[in-house]
Amino acid sequence: MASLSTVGRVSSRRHRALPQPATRFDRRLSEILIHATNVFCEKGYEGASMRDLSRASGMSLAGLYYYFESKERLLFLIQKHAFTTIVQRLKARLQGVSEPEQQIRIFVLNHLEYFLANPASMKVLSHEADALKNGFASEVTAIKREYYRICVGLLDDLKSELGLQFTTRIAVLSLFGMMNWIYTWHNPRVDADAEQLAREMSDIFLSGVMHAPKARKDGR
Amino acid sequence: MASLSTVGRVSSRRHRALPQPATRFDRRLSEILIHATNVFCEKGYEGASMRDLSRASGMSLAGLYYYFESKERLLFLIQKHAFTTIVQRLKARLQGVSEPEQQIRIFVLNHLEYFLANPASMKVLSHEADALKNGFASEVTAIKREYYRICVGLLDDLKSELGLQFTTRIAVLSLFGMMNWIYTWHNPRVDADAEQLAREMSDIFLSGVMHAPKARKDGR
DNA sequence: ACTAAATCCGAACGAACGTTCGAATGGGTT
DNA sequence: AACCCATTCGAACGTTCGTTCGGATTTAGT
Repeated sequence: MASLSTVGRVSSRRHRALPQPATRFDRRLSEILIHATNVFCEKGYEGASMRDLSRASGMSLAGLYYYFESKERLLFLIQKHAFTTIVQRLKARLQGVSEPEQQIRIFVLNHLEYFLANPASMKVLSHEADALKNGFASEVTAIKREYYRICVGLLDDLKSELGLQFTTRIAVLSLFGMMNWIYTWHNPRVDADAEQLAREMSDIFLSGVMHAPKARKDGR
Repeated sequence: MASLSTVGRVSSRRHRALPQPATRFDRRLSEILIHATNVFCEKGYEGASMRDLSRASGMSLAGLYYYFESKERLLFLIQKHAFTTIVQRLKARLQGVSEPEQQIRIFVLNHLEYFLANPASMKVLSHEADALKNGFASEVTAIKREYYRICVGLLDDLKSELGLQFTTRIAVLSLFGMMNWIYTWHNPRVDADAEQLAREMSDIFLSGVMHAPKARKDGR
């Protein structure tokens, strides 16, 4: 079984000098992914039926299976694409910034900008985090682990630069909690935009962490 | 239709001077609720079938319906009981404490103690927060709103006492995020207990919030 | 021991589920 | 024209879903 690439056909990828960047297949697939993200967002992964997806994307039930082999793989594609994008953008933005505090602010901003720009995606990522099984789960978990480790790295830098003392794991996971919980409450008509939200959350988190007790000289 | 009390029978509640506090019906129901909480925790509300619940509680499929009229009402009972308990304990613990900082520390500790003592319940509360519809949803929402408003009150007290300047809503919801996200990562064999976790989270949150810029005299 | 109510269950209901299959389209190249 | 291959679909598959019903069984008051 193919582990990543598209399914159901060997794919031609012919000589295209067309305006469109990707193949017709890829474009159609990502249209479906967008509709599916909205449906999963509204009804949850388990609660959404293939017939819901069919209705939302305007394609017949059977037609969908030309683009992916199972409902689970569809969720996998959504999650994988989103996390890959987030990590990729983060790495680009961290280039050339050296101060840990600024780096963490960039981390938060990057996270929140993606989330608020893609609210349906945000909910599917946060809420259906462990809906995948085995093979699908492990591949997404690997990306998430990389993302998590980047944040741990930044915080450890801050910690040693300022000689602070706190449990990195708890601090990082608290920060993720602040950010990922947003999907449960954010209302674009009432709440601030990504930039201000990122500033306020970064302020709370960084002040909190930087006023932790100083470590002693021996590192204890 | 009865909105709260038990279903399917008029209930006798006879003169009991027995060792057991509640009726047989209530005791049996809460056993079922415990098993159901575990199943919902493992498979999610939508993903769990009535047959799963039947298997877990050792009662026949049809027998379950003697105790509640639908799967949704079962989730409702679980959520209502848990939130009621949490709010009730919180109010008792806040009695006689007047300093806002201490009150917030108590809020966090109370929340985390319940969550870590009832991990399955924690996941069902956090993860199935909007699985209920209409009537069921609104009753739970009312309790949650009260709980939320208590926290807003405490934080506003702190804010005016120290003349601080920050968005209460964002601060409170960030705190809830830190606390409620725990269900996704807490491992009792690795992570700290409720008391230490509450201390670390309170430290981060309170330092963060108390180092917000001071408000000007005119309140702006 | 008798009885009535409370408790429980086997069997079935129709509906909805994810997925499959063979045939019908569609457009692009000969 | 004929062909090919990508794309789409109607119809159905077998399974599982939440819920119901009538009757069996257990419990508790007399």
